[in-house]
Amino acid sequence: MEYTVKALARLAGISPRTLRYYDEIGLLRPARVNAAGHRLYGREEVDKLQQILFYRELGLNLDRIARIVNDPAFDVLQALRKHLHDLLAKKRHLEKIIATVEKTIRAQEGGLEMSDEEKFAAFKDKLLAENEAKYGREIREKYGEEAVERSNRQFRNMSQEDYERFKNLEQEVKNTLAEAVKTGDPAGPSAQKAAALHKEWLTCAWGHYSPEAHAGIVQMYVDDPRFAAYYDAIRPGAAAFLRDAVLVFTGRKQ
Amino acid sequence: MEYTVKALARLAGISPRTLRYYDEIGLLRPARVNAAGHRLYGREEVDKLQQILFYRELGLNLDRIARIVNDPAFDVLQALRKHLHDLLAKKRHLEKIIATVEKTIRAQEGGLEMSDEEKFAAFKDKLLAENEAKYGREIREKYGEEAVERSNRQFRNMSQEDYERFKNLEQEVKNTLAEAVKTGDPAGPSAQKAAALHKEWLTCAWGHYSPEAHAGIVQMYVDDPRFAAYYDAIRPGAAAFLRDAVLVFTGRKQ
DNA sequence: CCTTGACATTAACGTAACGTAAAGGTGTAG
DNA sequence: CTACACCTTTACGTTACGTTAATGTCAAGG
Repeated sequence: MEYTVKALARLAGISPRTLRYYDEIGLLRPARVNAAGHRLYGREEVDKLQQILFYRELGLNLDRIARIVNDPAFDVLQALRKHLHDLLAKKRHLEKIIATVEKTIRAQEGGLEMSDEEKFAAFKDKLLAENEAKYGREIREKYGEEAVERSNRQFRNMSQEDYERFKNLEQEVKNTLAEAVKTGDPAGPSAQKAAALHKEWLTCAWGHYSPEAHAGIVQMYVDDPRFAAYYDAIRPGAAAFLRDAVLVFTGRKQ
Repeated sequence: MEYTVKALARLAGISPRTLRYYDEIGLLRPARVNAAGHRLYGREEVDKLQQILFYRELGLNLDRIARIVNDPAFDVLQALRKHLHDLLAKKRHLEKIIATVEKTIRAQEGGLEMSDEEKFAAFKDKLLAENEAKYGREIREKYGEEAVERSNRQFRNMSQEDYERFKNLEQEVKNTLAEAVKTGDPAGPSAQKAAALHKEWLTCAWGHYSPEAHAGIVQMYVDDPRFAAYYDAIRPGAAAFLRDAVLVFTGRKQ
């Protein structure tokens, strides 16, 4: 009733290497080692291995399994509940990306060769989603629930021409802003032109416009490191400069 | 409009290390490197990174992503379809183990402290499932569809006393078989006692008995390396010996 | 007695996609 | 002139083993 590594491995449907590894990390030590240095496993070890493989099958990592099978005081139930929670999160995530992949496939099959722009939009969408995960509550509180939703819908439904216009506007904003920052005056004519172009761009992106939202979003450009990086790459301080220009443009500052 | 690693990383919501890694593996090279050896990225690289992150989000590995974004002739559609197939398989697997975890949790919550025996049963179940994956068609062809199902049900529904009896019988079979093998005679009295005990054990496990199935299963003990390992651990050649003994027992051999 | 073959052992690198120091160069603002 | 904030490369750690490589042990057969 003693098993060598190979025998136990075959019995359990795993590899001898796995058993040596489990010995190495202290997860399952052999009952004894004979004179030749060979590992020998007995009844107890077989049972323990069965437990180990059971939990392994459930997707728990070896660290947690070790605590479960070696420490009788360990709260298995809690560990399982946490594990279940992780698994459900994983499942939701999987379902999301499955939907996206299906959408992507349909788009390509539809002959309309998902354009880079659409990929870009999808990515932006994802960025917004990420952003929401981080700043979600703030943003939704500040700009309102459906503002965010509308923005996403608008973005996705944008036509090719709209998108071209949108991209050109973006470039114009950048160029004008780059010049304006040099003047150092947020109330000056080039700064105000940049603010006006930004309003156009915003309207194009959101499908509507309000001075409050405009003032709000440029503040976010300063607060959110990602947007800050984007604008500050044009020229250091550009994000803050644009905010000041827009505050003047919307009449919130002298 | 040029980004350093940090700026681009912030823009994309990833780490500078990731960008250096992508450079290292040739996935995304910077537009140029300045005199100080600093990486600088331009418009093109930003766009490409967006594509990369889009596909990364879908769960594709960097290898495939590299082929998608660098080789315009690459069949993206096919890659996505294969990916979708993998994802669906993953999802099914996830759902299975979620169900098992939930069952395990309920069992523990029910106060009935899922006994080692139940774990053992669950594991056996899993073993049978694995076995079926490998030898499924053969087994089902040989022993019939519902025989397999009934076996599983029977196994799971076994009471604690049944289980004790089952385990004792298992031990008796082993002991008797160990003695019998020494005699070398499959038709001898101890070999026939082993065969009879094995019949008891089998009846207990399956909830029914037939000589054909009995003869069939001992043949499987010889053919399937896992069962072979289990019986041969008692004594080398025990699997084949048991088969011969059962063939005599069931009247299939002299 | 020696070989063969089938087992066993340890050591050590490889995997994917980065995180995380460590050690050092560069550039600019005070 | 010195902080400080960047940048660089090198290299080890992560998970759960797979895969050689080099070597040791044991029973059977010539």
